[in-house]
Amino acid sequence: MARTSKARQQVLDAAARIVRERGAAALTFEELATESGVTRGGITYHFPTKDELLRALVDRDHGRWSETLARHCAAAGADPAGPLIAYVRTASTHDPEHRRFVSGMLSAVAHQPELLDGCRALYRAQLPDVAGSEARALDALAVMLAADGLFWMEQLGFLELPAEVRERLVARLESLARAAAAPPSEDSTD
Amino acid sequence: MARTSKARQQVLDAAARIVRERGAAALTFEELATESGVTRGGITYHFPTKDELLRALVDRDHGRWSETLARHCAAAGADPAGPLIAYVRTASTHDPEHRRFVSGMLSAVAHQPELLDGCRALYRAQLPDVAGSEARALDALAVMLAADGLFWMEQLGFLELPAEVRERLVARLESLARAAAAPPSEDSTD
DNA sequence: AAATGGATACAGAACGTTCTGTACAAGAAT
DNA sequence: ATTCTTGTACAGAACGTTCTGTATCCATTT
Repeated sequence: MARTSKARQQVLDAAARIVRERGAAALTFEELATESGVTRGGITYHFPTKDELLRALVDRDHGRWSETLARHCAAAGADPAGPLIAYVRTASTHDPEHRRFVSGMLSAVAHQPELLDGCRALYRAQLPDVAGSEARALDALAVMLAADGLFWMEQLGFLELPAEVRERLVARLESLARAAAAPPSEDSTD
Repeated sequence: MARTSKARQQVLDAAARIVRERGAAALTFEELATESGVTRGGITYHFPTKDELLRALVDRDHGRWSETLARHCAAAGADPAGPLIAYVRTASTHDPEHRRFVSGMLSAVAHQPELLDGCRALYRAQLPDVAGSEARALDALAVMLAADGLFWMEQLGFLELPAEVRERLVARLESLARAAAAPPSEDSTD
């Protein structure tokens, strides 16, 4: 089963396009055939079952997300708050198309949660160590969650910020990230 | 069309149960018939189309959520950070069943976003005024978003905190909410 | 008061469509 | 010529909707 077949790439590209433009419900084999130019026979040859198609889609996007995060991490250099800021920047990237894709994929694989295990591992690797419940660790976690919340609330159409306000919010989150990563001053609450 | 019919209530209850226990994909008329005890004819009498069923489900839950939020608001009294803390408490309430219901409904109505307009209005009414991009307003928004992020990341299985850490996180969010609502001290960043 | 007509509320079966998975034949490539 | 790839057709199942039938209740009429 050639991993680099041209038809296979076309199918994956078309699948991603369908998901982000028309949602996961529109991702049927027939739509996929007309959209990709590959016939159903070719599609089922490369992806015998729909699960495998979804798996390949998740893997592809997981890989890209991981690369983006790594790029932002590298750009942050040795900044102690680097990883957290990189996460904020990655998650808050204002890309409605990609957001729709992520949201569509999540509802597509809602009944096969194990497909997201790789993504979960990647996410958890970004989490600060909150075992001790130090205030600064909790703040770092809160910043991560705020970035996640921004992503989802915008995706759901619940939040629509003017561009400049949005930029200031992200900047504020980065500032909070830096504060949470600052050298311990031991003046935490309780 | 009686709004208070017994069969109608049974159908709605069964629908909510199905969505939160088995997801939106399991919400079919047949499953609904066996689960509610009302036959398909009775179901289609009260809900001629599936859209209307979903609309009724959203309305019902929207009403309940609104009530919960109002209760938390009332409990917060005249606290200047009251509404924000009430939102944090409402959103961060650890109720996996209701979370699954919300998540399932969102994927069920993914293709009729207008069904959520009521929920959007309710959400936006909770938003702090960020028009001026003051640091404190941005902090208040960040707290809201962190509560939202907590909700979604837990729902997606990406985040699983030990109970005591989770409690401290929520407490920390409330503390940040209070700080964001504190009388202006004009020592903000930039 | 009894009878009647119609609207309301529900039951049960069936239809047409859509989707996934599979089978099989034909063409291209090595 | 054998293997890889694609095209076509179909089976089986599931889903939303529609259709017809039936029982119950209330208002009106006689």
